Amino acid sequence: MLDAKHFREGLDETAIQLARRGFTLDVEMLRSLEAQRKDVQVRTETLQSERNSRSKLIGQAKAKGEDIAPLLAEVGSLGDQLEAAKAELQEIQQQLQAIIAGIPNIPDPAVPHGADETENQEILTWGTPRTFDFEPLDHVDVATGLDKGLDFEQAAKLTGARFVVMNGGVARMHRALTQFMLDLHTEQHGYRETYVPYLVNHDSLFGTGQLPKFGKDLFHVEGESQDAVALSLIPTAEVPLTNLARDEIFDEAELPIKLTAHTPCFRSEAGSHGRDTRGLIRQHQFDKVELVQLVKPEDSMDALEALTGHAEKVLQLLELPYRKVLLCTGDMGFGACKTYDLEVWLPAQKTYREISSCSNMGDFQARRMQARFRRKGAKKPELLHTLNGSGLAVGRTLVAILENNQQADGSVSVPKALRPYMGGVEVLNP
RNA sequence: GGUGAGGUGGCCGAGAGGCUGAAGGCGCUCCCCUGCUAAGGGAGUAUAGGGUUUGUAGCCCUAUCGAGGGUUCGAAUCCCUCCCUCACCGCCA
Repeated sequence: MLDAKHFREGLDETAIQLARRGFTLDVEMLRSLEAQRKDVQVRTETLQSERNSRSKLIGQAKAKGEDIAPLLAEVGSLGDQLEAAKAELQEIQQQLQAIIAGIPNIPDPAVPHGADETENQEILTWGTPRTFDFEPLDHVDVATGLDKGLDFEQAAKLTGARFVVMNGGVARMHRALTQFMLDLHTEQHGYRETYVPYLVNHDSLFGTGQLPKFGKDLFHVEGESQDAVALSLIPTAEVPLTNLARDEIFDEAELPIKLTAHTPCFRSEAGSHGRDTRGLIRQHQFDKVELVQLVKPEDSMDALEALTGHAEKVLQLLELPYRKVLLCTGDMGFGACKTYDLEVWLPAQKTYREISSCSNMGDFQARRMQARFRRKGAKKPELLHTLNGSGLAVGRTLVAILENNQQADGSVSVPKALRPYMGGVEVLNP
């Protein structure tokens, strides 16, 4: 959510900045709603003030044993007027709120202008895609050869499309990857390991920006009663981790706060029917190790570089070739002001595929969540900045290893860094 | 699942329709006193929104006592719904 200042002063400038990312701001609508809001709010608060002072007089008169009736008559229609004004104000504020809650973050000036992913900027490539002396299989075929390491038929029976059952060495490697990632981030990168709920309430989803706009991308759980709080499965650990800061005021000395968690993630993938239907790339349920940082505003851009580096380190230690891409304005997520994607090389697709997305949200989420800190000696709390990134998506990491490390005999070599987590196993054999 | 007790400021804890944005205490900040330390005296100490303003200063207004509704001229206080916490019982990984 943007600072309301953006809509009171400098509305045109805000519209220009949002247009960079392909968002059209209805300037006239906002301007007129703002004018109405101001007018009605002043009127409402004046009436309220009037009512308060008169009610006080009634109280005082009553205490002295005086006759209240004339005072009550004076109050007369005040209540009705107030009620009408309040209703009007609420109506306007709801309209304004609905619009403002749906406006994306303003891109950082360093973000290149562009309409979609074709205009993203490659920052670097790491490693060299291996040349195969045989035709590499895709991960589904590789894993199927490893004692049905991935079984989509069984998953379809149990649940449906876009789910998977893993078996044997592949399942173990999947588990090993999460342990490896968590240990790396906690022991080398200074993150605190955190375990969080996989179901969250709507306040949390609003806080990180999934609601109100992107509810169709989530799985919602039916409550016991209509009045009960509605819960949804997390689409990423970013939601619970970042919301830990909701309604909190931290001491400056507590920052930065760096958290990591391994969770499953659940996404409905509404709107991506037919895309990546084969294999593990796009599932309704997948595991991810998430990195979240809560920092002071002046530190957030450096923190983004560091956080992205932490995710890169995973790929480097696993010896997976990747490239780092700076997303253009048109390809960034709703709440981000700057985002790097990490894309891993997949030999079967002969292309780089996203395996991590690392974003600086600026104060966008913090404002929605009222996540703040207080500088030493300062009176007023300030919004902090939030960042998050995948470090990494576990399923896609597994895909990358299966494809990049496959050998002509159908076996898959286990990356050296992973072997301690696999009981020393060096190769997964058919 | 059952029964009971509760949710008030950074924390503890009063208040049970008007004089309460909220007593008292603790903590914290500043000042005074004080060989050091300890003790003592005084002042201050929530958040959000709005108006005014050159101003993140000041002043004024509004809201907030778990959340949302309701009753009332007026609600922390009364009524309803929900959420959460604690205790005991049952059940359970």
